[in-house]
Amino acid sequence: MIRHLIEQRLHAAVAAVLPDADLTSVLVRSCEPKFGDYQTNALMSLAKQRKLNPRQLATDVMAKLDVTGLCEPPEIAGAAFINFRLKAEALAGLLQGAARGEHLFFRKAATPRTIVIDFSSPNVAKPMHVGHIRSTILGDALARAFRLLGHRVVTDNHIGDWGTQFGMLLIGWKRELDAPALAADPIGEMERLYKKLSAECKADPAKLEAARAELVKLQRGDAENLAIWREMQRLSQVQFDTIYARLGVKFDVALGESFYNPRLQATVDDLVAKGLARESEGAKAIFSDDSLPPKDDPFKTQRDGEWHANPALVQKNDGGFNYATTDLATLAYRMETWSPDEIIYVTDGRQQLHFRQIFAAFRRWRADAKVRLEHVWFGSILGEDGKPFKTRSGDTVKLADLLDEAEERALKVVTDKNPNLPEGERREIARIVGLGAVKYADLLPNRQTDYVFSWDKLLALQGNTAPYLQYASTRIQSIFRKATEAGVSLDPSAAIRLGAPEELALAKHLLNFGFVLEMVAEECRPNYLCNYLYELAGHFTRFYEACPVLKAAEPERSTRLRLCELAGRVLRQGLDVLGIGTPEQM
RNA sequence: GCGCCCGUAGCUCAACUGGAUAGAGCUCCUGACUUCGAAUCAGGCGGUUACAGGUUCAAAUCCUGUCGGGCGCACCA
Repeated sequence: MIRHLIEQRLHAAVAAVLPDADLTSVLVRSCEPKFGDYQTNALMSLAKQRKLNPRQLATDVMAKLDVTGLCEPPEIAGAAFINFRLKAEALAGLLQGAARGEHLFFRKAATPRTIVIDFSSPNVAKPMHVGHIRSTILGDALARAFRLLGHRVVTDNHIGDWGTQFGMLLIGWKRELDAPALAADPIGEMERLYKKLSAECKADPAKLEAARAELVKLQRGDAENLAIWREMQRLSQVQFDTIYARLGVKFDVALGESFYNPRLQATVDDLVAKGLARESEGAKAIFSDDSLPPKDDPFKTQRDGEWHANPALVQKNDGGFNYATTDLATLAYRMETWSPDEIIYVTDGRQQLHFRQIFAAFRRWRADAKVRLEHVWFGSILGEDGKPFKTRSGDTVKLADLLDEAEERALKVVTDKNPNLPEGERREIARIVGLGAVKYADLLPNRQTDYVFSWDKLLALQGNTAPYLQYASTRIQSIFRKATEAGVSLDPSAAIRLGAPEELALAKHLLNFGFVLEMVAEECRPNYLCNYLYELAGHFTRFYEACPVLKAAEPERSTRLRLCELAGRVLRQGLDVLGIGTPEQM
């Protein structure tokens, strides 16, 4: 907020000196405290483009620069930095505005966008496992961030409820279903059937053919197969609902792959009619239109020094459809239904080529669509040995087990630290802390790095972790409990006078909340928010160690109570964006 | 073979349009609880940002090449 104000004043000054300058690259950023609170380095590149003396340009801009009311007189430093130091009254004024409930250091987007977010996408008849947590948690955090900033968000769970695996599952269900096992553990039994039949089909072509036949029957609407398929869906949905309820993740819609099944033939027909797709080796595929240089063309690949076609298949030679078809039909449906400004796909990085092809194909298919398509990808999940987790035949860690263990471990710590709390409360705290630890560990690293799965790391409760942030929050709550006991209350009109360096550092950090939220939304990287909140908790804790609150005399006490209250609100709001709760005590 | 991504402290990771002396956590060492919650704080150890060139006032960041690793590349999703 204040950053935007300084930026506006800077833009006015730069425009006065260089009327034709591109102001979009004239930015203000925060900087090291020894230089000030904010700085701009834009004048150096501007001077370079125009072959001006940078220091002279800075001097000229300074002459036109009016930051009265916001900052102390700015300084030129280094090659041609301009350093800004906030005026104490401006800082106090912002805190007072927040105290009156006018803002919480961020502002809503000036032009709200409609954003569809496609994430999680588990498969029917399979257990949700660690492979689903990144997409689910990342997608949910992004949805929350966009919503907080005032955008219209549609979260859509594109469930894997259609496809070749059902041929095998149907055979298994008909021939080898263990009904008591299904009743006791539906997902486990369906998984057993899938694994068994998958292995058998690999070894026996006749069985594979039988599976295909069952699939074709299903796709043609065979009543028995449809009924079984619906039962598998229903049983899976129970599992999804349970997991999402535990995670606190909600979807606006859950239109699985099967929803688009009736549209696939028309999609392919239209692609063929428009000349995007054509027959090739018995299949139908989308080829390059040669509009891009081969290097950037997702429909080309190089072999032995020559460029070859790398088409996207939309119909198999047996007439079946595949995921490119479904994704294009889905894209068309989403455009018709929500007219979004942006569609975000949260999947792992192995699908990069696929989405490049889908996006490129869609651009040609619907040339007038103004939608921004974004593949927000993340790294693979690795075992502790650094090798990828097996998804088909090897053992995977089930998400439900992971959450159970997180809560158990958290309960041990809570019981250790706070044995006097009733068990029910300890369990509720352990639920919030354990779940928060899992989510935070997942959101903290840059999403594009590979994810090394480790119980100890996921559930560590020390250092840069959710429990550290939650602990800071409970200390703040504790102050207010004590304040209430002592009959001290927060006066919204009390003056704010910041003096101690710890008070100033904390107060100034609060101002950056909005900028960080905007960065998270712009780059779809919640780890920026994790780091911001970790720093916030650090600033608060240092303030807490150095500055007594309740024992201080006025006016310090009011100022410090206010700082506690605002820090607590930003901390809780930030954690809420990450989908992480904050207990009163822990 | 081609493409995408990655290589930063012993380990796991940060580093905001290229910005000023590359920062945290874990580990190890030293201190701080009769004072608002020590799941904490203060301090210390630890770096040729894989390597070699280039671009410029300025490079972990951009360009070229080399080495090393992960992933993808026609009917699975």
